Amino acid sequence: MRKGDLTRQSILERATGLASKVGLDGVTIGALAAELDLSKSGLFAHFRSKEALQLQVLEFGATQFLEQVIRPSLAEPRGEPRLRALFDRWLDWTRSSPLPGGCLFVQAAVEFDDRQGSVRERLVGIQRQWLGVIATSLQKGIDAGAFAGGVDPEQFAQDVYGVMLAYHHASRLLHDPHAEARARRAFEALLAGARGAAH
Amino acid sequence: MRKGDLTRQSILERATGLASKVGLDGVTIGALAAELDLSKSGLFAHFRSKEALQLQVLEFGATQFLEQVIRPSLAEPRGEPRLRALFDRWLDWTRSSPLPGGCLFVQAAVEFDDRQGSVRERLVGIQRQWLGVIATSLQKGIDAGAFAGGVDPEQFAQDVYGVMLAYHHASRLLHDPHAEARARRAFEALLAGARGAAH
DNA sequence: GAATATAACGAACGTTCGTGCTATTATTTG
DNA sequence: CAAATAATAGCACGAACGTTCGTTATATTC
Repeated sequence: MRKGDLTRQSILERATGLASKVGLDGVTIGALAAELDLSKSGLFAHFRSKEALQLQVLEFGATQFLEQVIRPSLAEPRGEPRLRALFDRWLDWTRSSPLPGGCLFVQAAVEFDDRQGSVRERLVGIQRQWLGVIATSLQKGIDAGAFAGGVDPEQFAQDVYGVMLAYHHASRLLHDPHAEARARRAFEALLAGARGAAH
Repeated sequence: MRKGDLTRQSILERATGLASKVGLDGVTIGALAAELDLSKSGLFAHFRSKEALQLQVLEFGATQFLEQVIRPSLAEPRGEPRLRALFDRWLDWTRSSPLPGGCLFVQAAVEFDDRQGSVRERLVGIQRQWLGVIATSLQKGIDAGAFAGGVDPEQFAQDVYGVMLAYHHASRLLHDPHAEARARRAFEALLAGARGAAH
């Protein structure tokens, strides 16, 4: 591995953390260079455009998310354990030290939902995949008989993500100490609903 | 009413819509002035600082929200009708024409959750009040016997807001055509849970 | 209508933004 | 160790940022 790839990696790591706080647009090349004791132009040379930097930040974050949230959860047995793992690990993800501003994708989703371009498109792909993982995890649970047949996986995925977003809001903006406990209760209620034949 | 107050009002109206798209920081004084055929300095003179402009945008939005969402909902009878009104009107709010970028507060919440200062503080106040309205609306329903006694109003408020945020995400970022239908189902499930003695 | 207050303008300030070029170091390769 | 390549620094650019200033035009008040 070349040296350049090494520094590029550390740039992306820092940029990802910064983006979780101030957004992908808020990650300024000058500020990022200053944080890393690099010159603006030296840092810029690694990406050659800000959009490319943003895309690589998204890619870096997606890889981290895959390794920290999705992959270990998919190692859990189907049904409730796997869904619980996804939920727990997502909560941990939003509080992990490389993301001082919470979930990078929550920030980016709000920032880019009214724009066009490759960054938005990549973000949509990432978020669809994430919701897809939740949905198919439930579907596999249904197939295994752990959940009722009438449950809609896409409905469940949107519901679970809502619990996560509400936690993120209550926790990060309002600093509500009960945010996590409520999120867990809400998630348990969703699981209970999927278990029983409700709705 | 002075002429200045009139133009300031139209500035705030435009700024609020713009902020729903690009955030409170994204509302640039130059761009705002260009949209309104005003000079930068002429517009700036109305606020004397960007922070003051942001605060007034928040205030303007809060007033609109009060008039379009909260007040008419509180006119509905207690219990389910009032809660349904809050939910329906919130959905309408995020799609209303003066907010082409969706809910101003959803955008601002993510943008300012890692900052300090008066803008964040005001935003926290607004969001606490909003969750409070949901919670006390449920509480009044409990008092009237429409909902079970064991239901936690704050839990309910966070849950409902989660349904809203998930809708906002699925609808605005993913352009999911089923987002609203799922949000309505989720909301009905929450109501059903509050009716019965569940959790 | 004259006097006064308010509103809007145009130009400029210093800073920071993203992005080029060119030179100079480090690092890898032969 | 020399030659080739890659990585970083330095400097400059045009544009946009928020902000201040002095001045002109427009409303409001008497």
